[in-house]
Amino acid sequence: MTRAKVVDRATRILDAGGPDALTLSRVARELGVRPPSLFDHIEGLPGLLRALRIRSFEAQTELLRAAAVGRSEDDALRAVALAYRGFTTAHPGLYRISVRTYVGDAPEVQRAAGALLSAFLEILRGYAIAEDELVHAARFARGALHGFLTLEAEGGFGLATNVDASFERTVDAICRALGTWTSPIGGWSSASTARGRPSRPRRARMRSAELGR
Amino acid sequence: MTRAKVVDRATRILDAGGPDALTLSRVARELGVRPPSLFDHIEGLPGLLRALRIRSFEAQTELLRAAAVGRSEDDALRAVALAYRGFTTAHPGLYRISVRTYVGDAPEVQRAAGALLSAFLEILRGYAIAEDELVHAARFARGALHGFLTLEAEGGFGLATNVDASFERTVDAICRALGTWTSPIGGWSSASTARGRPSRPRRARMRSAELGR
DNA sequence: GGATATTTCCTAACTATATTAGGTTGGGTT
DNA sequence: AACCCAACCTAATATAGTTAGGAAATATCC
Repeated sequence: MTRAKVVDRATRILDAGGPDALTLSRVARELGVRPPSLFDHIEGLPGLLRALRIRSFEAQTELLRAAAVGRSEDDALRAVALAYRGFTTAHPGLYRISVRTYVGDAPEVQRAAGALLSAFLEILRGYAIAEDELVHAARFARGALHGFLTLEAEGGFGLATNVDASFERTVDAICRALGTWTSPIGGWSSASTARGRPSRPRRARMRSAELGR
Repeated sequence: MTRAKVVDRATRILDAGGPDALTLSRVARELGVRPPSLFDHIEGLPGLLRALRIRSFEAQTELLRAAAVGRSEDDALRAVALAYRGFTTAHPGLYRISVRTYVGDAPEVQRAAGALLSAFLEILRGYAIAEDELVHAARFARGALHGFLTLEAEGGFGLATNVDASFERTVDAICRALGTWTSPIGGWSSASTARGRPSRPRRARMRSAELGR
C-alpha cells in the first residue's frame, strides 16, 4: 500500500462515479484496508483531494505541452484542443476536480495550476498579439475551451446531437478570434477586424431579484 | 416555516460559504428548527439541491431574457454577458450548483435547464447564421461565456489583474466570432472570414498516461 | 545478529451528517 | 365537539471522517 496506489484508486473512483462517489471509506474498502489506515499515506480527505488536483493539473500541463510541440498558432491550438477533449473524456472526474478551489488552496496546488496557465500562454505567443493583450487572449481561449468541455461533460448541451461538429466549430471560432485580436485603442494585430469594433458596452445594471432572502 | 424560506436560506448559505457549507443541519440551525423538521418541506438533501438548481436555471433564464429584450446581435449579447457576470458575482454558489448534473437529473430540472438553453438560442437568431449552424454557435457562445465566468469564480485566472478588461475582450471576441460564423462547406454568413478556414484538424491520438491505475 | 526505530496496519471511540419512525400540538374544518 | 392535518418534536440508525493508541512487520544501525 503506497500513497500512489491510494491516489490511483481514488482517481478511478472519481472518473467512474463522479465526485460524490469518492469517499475514504470506499477507497479503503477497494484497497482492502480500513479507513484509518489511509491516514498514514494521505492527510485525510482534504489531502487526497489536494493530491488529485495536483495530479490533474500536472497531467493537463504535460498533455498541453506534448500536443503543442512542433506546431504553432492555429495548428497548435487545434492539437491542444483535441488533446484536452481527449483528457476530459478519459478522465471526467479528474478534470472536474481541477476546476474549483484554485484560490485559497495549498501552495503546491497553486503551483501546479500556475504551470498549466503559463503553458497555455506559451502557445498563444505564436499569434500576432501584443504582449499586454496576451493575458486577455489566453483567458478568452482557455475559458472558451474550458466552458465547452465542462458543459459537454455535464451534459449541459441537452440532446447530444453533433457535439463533435460543435467542437470543431468552436475551435474554429477561437482560432478566428485569436487571429483577429484587437486592442481596445486601435488596430494592433496584422489583419484588420472584419466588423470593426462595435460600441463599448455600457454598464448595464442588474437586479438580483429576490434570490437568497 | 415554508418551503420557500428553506430554499432562501439554503441559497444564502450556498452563496456565502460554497457547496461544502450547505448542510441540512446548518439550514435547520439557522432557521431555528431541528433537521428532521425540514423533511416536511423538502425531500431531503437531494430535494433541496434539486430545488436550488431549478431556482438557479430559472433566475438565469429570466435574467437573460430581460437583458436581451429590445436589443439584437452584438448589443444583445453584450447586455446578456454583463447580466450573466452580474449573476455569477452576486450568486456564485447558486451559479455553481447549476453546473453539473444536467444529465440524469429530475425532469423538472431538465426542463428548467432546457428553457435556459432555448432562451440563449433565441438571442443568436439575430445573427446571420444558418439554422443548422445555430446550435453550434450557441454552444460556442455559451461555452465561452460560461468558461470565463467559471474560471473567474474559481480564481482560475491566478492574480486577478485586469479581469474586467479580459471580460470585455472576451465578449468582443465572441461577437467577432459570431459575426464571421462559417459553415464547414462554404461561406454562408454575410462577411467573409478573415483568415479563411485552415486545414481540418487531424484526429490526434492521446495517451492517458498512467492515470487511474 | 540482535536491539531499535520506523512503517503500516489495526481496533476503539468520537463527531457530524442525513434520514426514518413515530409522537405531540395547535389551528382550522365539518 | 370531534376531527384532521400541518409542522414541529424526540429517539434511533447508518455512514463518513477523524483521532488515539496499540501490534506486527520491516528496515536500520551498532
